[in-house]
Amino acid sequence: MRYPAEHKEEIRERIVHVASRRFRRSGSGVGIAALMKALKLTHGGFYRHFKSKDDLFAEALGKAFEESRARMRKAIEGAAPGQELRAVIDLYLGQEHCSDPAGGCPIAALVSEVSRQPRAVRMVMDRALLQSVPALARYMPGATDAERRGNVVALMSGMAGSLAMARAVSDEGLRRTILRSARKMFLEAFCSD
Amino acid sequence: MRYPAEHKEEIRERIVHVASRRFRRSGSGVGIAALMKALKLTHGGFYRHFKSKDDLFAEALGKAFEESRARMRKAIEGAAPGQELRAVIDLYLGQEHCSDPAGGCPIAALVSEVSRQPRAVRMVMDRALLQSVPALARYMPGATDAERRGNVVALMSGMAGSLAMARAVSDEGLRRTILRSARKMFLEAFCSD
DNA sequence: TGTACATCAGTGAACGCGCGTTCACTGATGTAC
DNA sequence: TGTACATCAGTGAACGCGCGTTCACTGATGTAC
Repeated sequence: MRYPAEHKEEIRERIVHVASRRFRRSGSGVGIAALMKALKLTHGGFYRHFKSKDDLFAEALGKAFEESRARMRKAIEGAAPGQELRAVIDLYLGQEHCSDPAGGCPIAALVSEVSRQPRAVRMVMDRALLQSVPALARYMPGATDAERRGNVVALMSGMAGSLAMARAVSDEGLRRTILRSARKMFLEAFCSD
Repeated sequence: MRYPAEHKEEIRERIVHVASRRFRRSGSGVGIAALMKALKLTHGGFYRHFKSKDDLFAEALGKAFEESRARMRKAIEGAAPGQELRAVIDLYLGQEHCSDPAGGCPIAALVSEVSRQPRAVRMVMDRALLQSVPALARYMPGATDAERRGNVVALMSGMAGSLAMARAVSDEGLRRTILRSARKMFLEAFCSD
């Protein structure tokens, strides 16, 4: 059957959206069939939209980074002047983010898997990092721009590690300790003196 | 055929050793057959040693943490007095560690996968963290013991995130920037003032 | 305006493949007599 | 000392299963005449 004009693009976007959430929640092992079923479609049609699963993974990862940047931007905009970095850190290392991998930062959800993905996927990481850094750098302490950017890189990758570790651990108390400790450290490093 | 007395224990240890390296290198998707083949055995025999693959994964993860702690201990022993924490940070965020996931820290290699593993596996993370923290806490600045321990937790999970991110990225220059920035940040946070 | 045909998103069977796990079997050695 | 039997680490075929991908097909709509 034939479909309305923008139908294809809309379906494609819905696949990327669902994939971006599922990959973050369950890892890159999520199957095409399960993904398409979530949209009430069958697996065969997938290849009308994407060349391969790797292609979708790369695109879904990019989409997750976009969302992540938007969330960060919103936190910055909602923060009192001078408190922008604190707002980002609090949001990133908060309970809510910790218990929502599917809707959260793709670094925390997928870092250690991405290093085993094909180059095209890993290049999405490069691009995302280079795009996210400047947005935060202006709120970062540091004498030179290079120093500020370096600090952002360290903050982002470091927070992602702490969040991922908090999720990996089994004990709820330990999870909270990890989040609290990391939050305290990054705040002291960048938001006090 | 029957085998010498300690044969079984020796084979078991070799399986754990190889598994611990392969899981870190290639993720939890590594297959039993490939693992056994590396020891010139066939997959069927695996179940004389382990109840399931999950069992092996948990044990291999624990083994990797042991090795990791030993490496850290060695770095501390080899450091000039007062420079212990610096030695650990330099070792952890060094090129060598970055390019050797198979022989390196299991947190950096597997964090984001572990959160999707069964509870028994995740409990290994808890135990490993609780065992590793005290060893570093005595070299950590901080007024109280709780504060020092918190700092260690933040340092370990943070460094793991930076190392994993460095590995995930595709560009060699960016990889080095991540390692350098993180190293600088953690040294300033814990080893200068 | 009506008819014939082209388009193409989506279907679902089928492909080859690798996975974790089970199991009947092997056969060298240890033990019992 | 010699013989019969038990043990059990390791073998490899087989199990059911899910995976990514392909492909002949469907059928409602758009286009050409």
